[in-house]
Amino acid sequence: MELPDAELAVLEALWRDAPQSAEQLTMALAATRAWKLNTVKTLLARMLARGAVRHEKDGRRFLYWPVWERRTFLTQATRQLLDSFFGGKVTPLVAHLSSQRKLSAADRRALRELLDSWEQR
Amino acid sequence: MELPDAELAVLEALWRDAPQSAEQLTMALAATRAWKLNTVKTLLARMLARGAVRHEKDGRRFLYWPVWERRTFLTQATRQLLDSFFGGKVTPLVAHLSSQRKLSAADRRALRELLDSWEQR
DNA sequence: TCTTTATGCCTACACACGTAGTCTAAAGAG
DNA sequence: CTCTTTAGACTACGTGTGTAGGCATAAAGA
Repeated sequence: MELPDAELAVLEALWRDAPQSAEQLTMALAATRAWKLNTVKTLLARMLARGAVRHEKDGRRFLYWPVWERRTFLTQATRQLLDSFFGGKVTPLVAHLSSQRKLSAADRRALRELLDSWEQR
Repeated sequence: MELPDAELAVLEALWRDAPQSAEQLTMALAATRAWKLNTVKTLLARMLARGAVRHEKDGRRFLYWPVWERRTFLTQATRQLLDSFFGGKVTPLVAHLSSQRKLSAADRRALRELLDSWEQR
């Protein structure tokens, strides 16, 4: 469950909207990645080989769906961050965020609410 | 400020303990990466070229120090995770952690204390 | 039915990375 | 002073990745 950067960008576009054709994907990605249509097709072919996406024929072309799920990547990336930089513990991560002033008052309120809801369970 | 995986492993070893010689690093990394001494030397040479580490002659050999700091990587990695998966907001990240049952009672208590200390400021 | 166009498939290619061997020079041993 | 060892420098090479061009084929238009 590992994907090079370029392919991940394509998968993310599919998470945002699926299915899409190679051409639609090229346009959807144009803002961040100025890729030729052929480039996107190559990436899609590699992703098919990995099983990261699937496709179905739609007339003359293919439509692509994500297979690998966003949630899986999210979980994996979060765990990796925790393990490599925070000794696998959540509190140091949150402490770091606070020291970077990444926490707004709204964030703090939302966090309190989350904490309250867990206590109740 | 980007580093391939293998080089990052070397830098992490230097964060744990510096300075170290190429040979010491090879041994320190042996548990996780069974690299030959020459491999570690190649990695160190590339890291010197990037400016990620520096070295000083110690008799016949070199001792290596980290230049790029752990804190920088930590901040960068955290921001990247937040931006790519949680819309840049902290609360959804914490919500995800809780849904994964990654939060112990101790974590929750520590979080509450952090929140309290911020409110006071 | 013949030609044009669009779509997929295959091929290419430079550069980065992981992994290491060989060559060279300097330090220490005799 | 010569020989041996050891540490560094240079070279190498297969594979993965980013990026795309060219060829073949099927659909659409004339």
